[in-house]
Amino acid sequence: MPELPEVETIANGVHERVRGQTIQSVWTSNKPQTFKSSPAQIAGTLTHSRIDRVHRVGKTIVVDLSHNNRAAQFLIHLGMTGRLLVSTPDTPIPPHTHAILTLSSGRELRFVDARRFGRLSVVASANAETKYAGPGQEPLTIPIEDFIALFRKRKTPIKAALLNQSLLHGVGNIYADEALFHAGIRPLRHAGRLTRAELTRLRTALQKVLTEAIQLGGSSVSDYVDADGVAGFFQLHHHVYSRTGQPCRLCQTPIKRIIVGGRSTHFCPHCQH
DNA sequence: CTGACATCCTGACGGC
DNA sequence: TGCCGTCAGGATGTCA
Repeated sequence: MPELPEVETIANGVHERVRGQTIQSVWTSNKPQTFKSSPAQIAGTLTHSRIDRVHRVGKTIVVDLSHNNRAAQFLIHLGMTGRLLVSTPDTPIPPHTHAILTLSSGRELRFVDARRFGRLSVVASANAETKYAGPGQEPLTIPIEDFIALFRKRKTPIKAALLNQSLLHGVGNIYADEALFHAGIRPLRHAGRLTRAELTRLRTALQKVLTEAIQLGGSSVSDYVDADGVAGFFQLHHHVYSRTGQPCRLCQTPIKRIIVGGRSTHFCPHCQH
């Protein structure tokens, strides 16, 4: 399940492989839910455009395009199971392929998404970022005072607040749990009641887990985009996520699992307060 | 406006 | 062994 580090790694890997290439043709599946812009709109915008850059905003992969001095952007949200593959045309097309972009290099950029929570769309304007970035802030660069202000007066559990993309971009279930563990904060604590010291620890912990995950992912980009998806990211040494009942790596207390904001949530009852 | 909750979708997994 | 039910989750929409 791609969160900020995975999306960043994928965007960087795809960038290196497709930058400067021209999209020669576009095929799309006919599954409506996948396409936030119509398939015709996407094909129209992409065909004959040159790929200038692939990067990440929040959990969205942004492909900067240009064609006859006009700029546009192709937006890819991977959802849970979305994958971007750079393949040669003779590579068998995997099940659940929803888009294939034929590139001038002869290779193909394929979007594959079994569970279909992913979304594809195009935007056409220079200041498009405001349209898709949303109000949330980037967790890796947010200043401490802004971070503290985000949670002021919030009655929701801090875990739910971390997952709220209109507050912070890119934090998903895994890194929310891991960051709370490293900050020593229980996921059900009311966001608005956390102290400055706790929020300071939380920001540091969040940046630490995200940065480390990006570094781990960086070594397996090639596996991810060329072959079968998930290799690499799950080598992550989680402390709490998906470790229900297993001993805490610090104190041996069994990790507990509860539901917060409709999401499974893992924490150490001894290390987190 | 804020927060809680259902919804989408299919593969993986556990139980019988 | 094999079938069936349950669960996972990001974003969105609905409702209180």
